[in-house]
Amino acid sequence: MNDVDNILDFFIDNVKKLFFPEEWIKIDLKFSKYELFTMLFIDRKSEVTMTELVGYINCPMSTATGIVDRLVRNGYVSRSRSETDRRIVVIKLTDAGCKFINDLRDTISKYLKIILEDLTGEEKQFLIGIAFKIMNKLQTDINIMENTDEDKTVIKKIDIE
Amino acid sequence: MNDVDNILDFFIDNVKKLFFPEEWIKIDLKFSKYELFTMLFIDRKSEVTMTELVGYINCPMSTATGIVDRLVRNGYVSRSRSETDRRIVVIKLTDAGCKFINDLRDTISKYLKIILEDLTGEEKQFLIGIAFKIMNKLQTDINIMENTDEDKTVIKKIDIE
DNA sequence: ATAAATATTTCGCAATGCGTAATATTCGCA
DNA sequence: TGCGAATATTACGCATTGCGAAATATTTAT
Repeated sequence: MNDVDNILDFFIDNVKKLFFPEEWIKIDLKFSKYELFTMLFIDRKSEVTMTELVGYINCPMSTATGIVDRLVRNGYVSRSRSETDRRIVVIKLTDAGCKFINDLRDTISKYLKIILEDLTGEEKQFLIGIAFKIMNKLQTDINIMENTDEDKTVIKKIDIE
Repeated sequence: MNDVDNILDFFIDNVKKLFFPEEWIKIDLKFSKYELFTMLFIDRKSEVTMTELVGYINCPMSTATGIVDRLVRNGYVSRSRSETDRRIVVIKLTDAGCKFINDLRDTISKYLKIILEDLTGEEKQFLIGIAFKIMNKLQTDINIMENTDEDKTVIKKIDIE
């Protein structure tokens, strides 16, 4: 109970670092979160259809079109029609897109190394063990929660004028 | 080296959960990141000036005005002039604002409990120890890096038309 | 051959973030 | 005390992003 509160406070105090990385990492991100995760997804899959993209970033198709429009316009993503089915658009990372993702990975990796350099090999293994344990937990119990029609915390903007 | 890559992949695979919480948490967030961190900041400090807010979320003052405008309009934040110095605007959370933050903390806490319930006491202590170790690390080594005029990863949108 | 289904784009709009200019108040100095 | 400089914040105009509805092109089913 008290441990959870401590961890919650720590989480809230530090999660800001993820949302505002420019404040502590030497990195200048000019992409929206949708654009960023789009490129990460393409990097992982190599070739992605718009429908797959929508399934991954979970936004309307028209939004996905806008996202890809911008990435194509700025040279990070290329777009072509599938020859198998001409309704399907295939999107890939350009050289510039690959470079951006590689640079991003290098930058994050650099900071991870600094963070981890004082840990012993045993501590690292332990940490990875905990990480995978948590990841498995996320895969299973959260899905169970989603399948029960539980009380839903709904926060909506209330226009008072 | 190989450990860092494993952790990097794990990080990239899972960081999406933070940026798209609605996909796995029963929570409907209608606030921009600036609005959210504004409320978290006010919650921690109770009373905040606009200048303090700008210092925390690190955005232009005009942007801060817009953010507070919206939060005030929607009833989560109140705004008043300091009697000591009438240039100064004091912003506080309303009852609705406090309720939102408390509900948010409860929700995150609920998920943290699920995530942590399978961890042994030793693992929890280790995780907390690592967390504080990392936090100290971030305070010191990152600051050292910032003070050296190192190679800066600058990613900018390139308009190709 | 045609209607239905599928994949994606276009269009119009609201909301958000930001640079510049403006406004109100306080401070410093002659 | 008065006035210019400094401070704190808002107003204004604009570019960008996300999204719902409609439109377009292609494929599938009958």
